[in-house]
Amino acid sequence: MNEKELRTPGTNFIKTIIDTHNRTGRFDGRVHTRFPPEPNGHLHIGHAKSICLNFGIAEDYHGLCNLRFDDTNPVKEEQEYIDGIIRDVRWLGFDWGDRLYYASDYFETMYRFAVDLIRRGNAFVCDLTAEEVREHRGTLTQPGRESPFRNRSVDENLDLFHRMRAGEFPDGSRTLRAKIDMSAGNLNLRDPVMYRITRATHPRTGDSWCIYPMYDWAHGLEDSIERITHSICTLEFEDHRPLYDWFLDALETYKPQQIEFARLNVTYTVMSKRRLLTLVNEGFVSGWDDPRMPTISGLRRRGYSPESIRIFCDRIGVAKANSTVDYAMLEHCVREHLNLTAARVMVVLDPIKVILTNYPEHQTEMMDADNNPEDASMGKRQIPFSRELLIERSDFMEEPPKKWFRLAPGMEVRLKHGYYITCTDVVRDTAGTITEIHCHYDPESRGGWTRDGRKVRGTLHWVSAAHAIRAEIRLYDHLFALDDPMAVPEGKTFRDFITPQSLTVISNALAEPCLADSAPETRFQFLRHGYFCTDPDSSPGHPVFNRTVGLKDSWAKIQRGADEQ
RNA sequence: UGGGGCGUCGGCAAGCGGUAAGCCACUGGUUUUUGGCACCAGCAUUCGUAGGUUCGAAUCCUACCGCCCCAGCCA
Repeated sequence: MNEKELRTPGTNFIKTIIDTHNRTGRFDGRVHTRFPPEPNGHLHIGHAKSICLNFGIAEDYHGLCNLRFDDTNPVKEEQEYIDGIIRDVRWLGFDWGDRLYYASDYFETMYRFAVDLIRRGNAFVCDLTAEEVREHRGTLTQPGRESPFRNRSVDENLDLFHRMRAGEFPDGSRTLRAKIDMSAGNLNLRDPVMYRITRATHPRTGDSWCIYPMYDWAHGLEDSIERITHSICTLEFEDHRPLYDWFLDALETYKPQQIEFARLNVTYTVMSKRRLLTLVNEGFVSGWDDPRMPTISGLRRRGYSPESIRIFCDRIGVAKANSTVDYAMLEHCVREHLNLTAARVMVVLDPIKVILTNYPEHQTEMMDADNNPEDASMGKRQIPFSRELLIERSDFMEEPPKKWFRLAPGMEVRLKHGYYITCTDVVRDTAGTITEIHCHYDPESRGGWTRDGRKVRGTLHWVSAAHAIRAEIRLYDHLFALDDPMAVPEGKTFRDFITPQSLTVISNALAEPCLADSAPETRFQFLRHGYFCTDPDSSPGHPVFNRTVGLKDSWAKIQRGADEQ
């Protein structure tokens, strides 16, 4: 089964709208979308939803999707973010051809459109301060008052706007505003600001501009210039659609259809760029790519595959109702993809020694092992087997509970790809702690099976003591203890609910030799543990692995049930 | 109190007047050299509430109720 079969796109209200447009010929059958990030932070799983939606729809309808930076506010935007966003979208697997655009490339065009709007009598230069503009805006229930500068002549507006651009006025001293309706119930229509004066160095245009366009003015023009057909954005812009339409209608220019959908929320995490920045700046995580972050770079470092994220975005659907997706859904999608693609390997996290008393000393056998039982094409590897082995401490119990089929005194288990072994004895230190488990192995069970077809319920993973390599393993848990970190009690902040044990480091796990020098971002299944991914912190002789997600564990479930009784 | 939206299973989400898809989670069971995977079965007589229209309503109408967004020279 490949990704195509795993993906189950389904329909949604946006496709329904597009189908209608295609039927009526609104855009001559064209479908052209865009993903328009502002480079003021790194992309997260919520953006992935939008990316998959926009690029996915373009693909479904044999259309196009542009990557466009909405870089209209230089005080918050940085080249570092531009580079990171390009890297992340590409990593997710999307291709924008040669259509990488920047709103800043349209600044001159936008300026000319603004002059046009002034000439049409639909915009004016306003000398009110920011605070005065706010006072004039009115409130949710009371209409606003018109600016005293609202009725300047076209010529005066043209002159003033030109001088705004020329840098004759100080920052914040004047704005260009659209002349719409100060009594509109929709606040966005109360003579919105189109340009502000801000002397800030822009990552791309440098200091060549001191006036910058506002979102509402700029965004529709960007879409219009690129001949976008469907401008897909999140719900909070629903109130802005009348303004989006107003500007393009007033200019009598090409107008796309804006469509709004609900942004993604996932349990146990935060999704706003502001809060993610807080986590980074206040040192709660190591950076934007900390494996606990819901950022694309964090998920990547954690071991999520691009395919798994795309599958997730298909599964959650698209609608207009605010909703929060269960983190378990994301986990399910990675497991599903990694089960098919990740090589199996054996690693013992908490080792205890096993000695096979009837196995020849100084002998080493190489055992055949499937790399992936789901995919024979991934081949086999050889694992060294010898007299002294390490198994998981938790796989042995002196007095096992019912239904236990791991190792215990007198019990026979299978060592995966190895032999059947039976526990005969244990060795303790002076404190009474078990230090060694003595076992007999059955020479007839080489490879992990016998001719007599005897049933052995338990299968354990192991490594050979003489051949194992040390590895650092990083286990992660939810960053937040609350499924909704935003729903905090009065007087608390989301900071108060950060889980202290969200990162557990195991510095002396023992792994089979093939893991010695795996490249960063290689994904594995550590048998019976979960999916892990090589971290970039790895160095020769010191491999580091991040746990992406654990395997489902029905034994843990049974134990939980027993505890409750 | 103005404007704009949204309410279908524990969580997502189809459905668009013909009698409630699917996924996650959960619960049983089969299978198994991963207590994984896979497979089978169960899981909304009911669609925010109340009326109405209709042979027939989650879908149409009316009125309520609840939740979200908007008063940046942010996007």
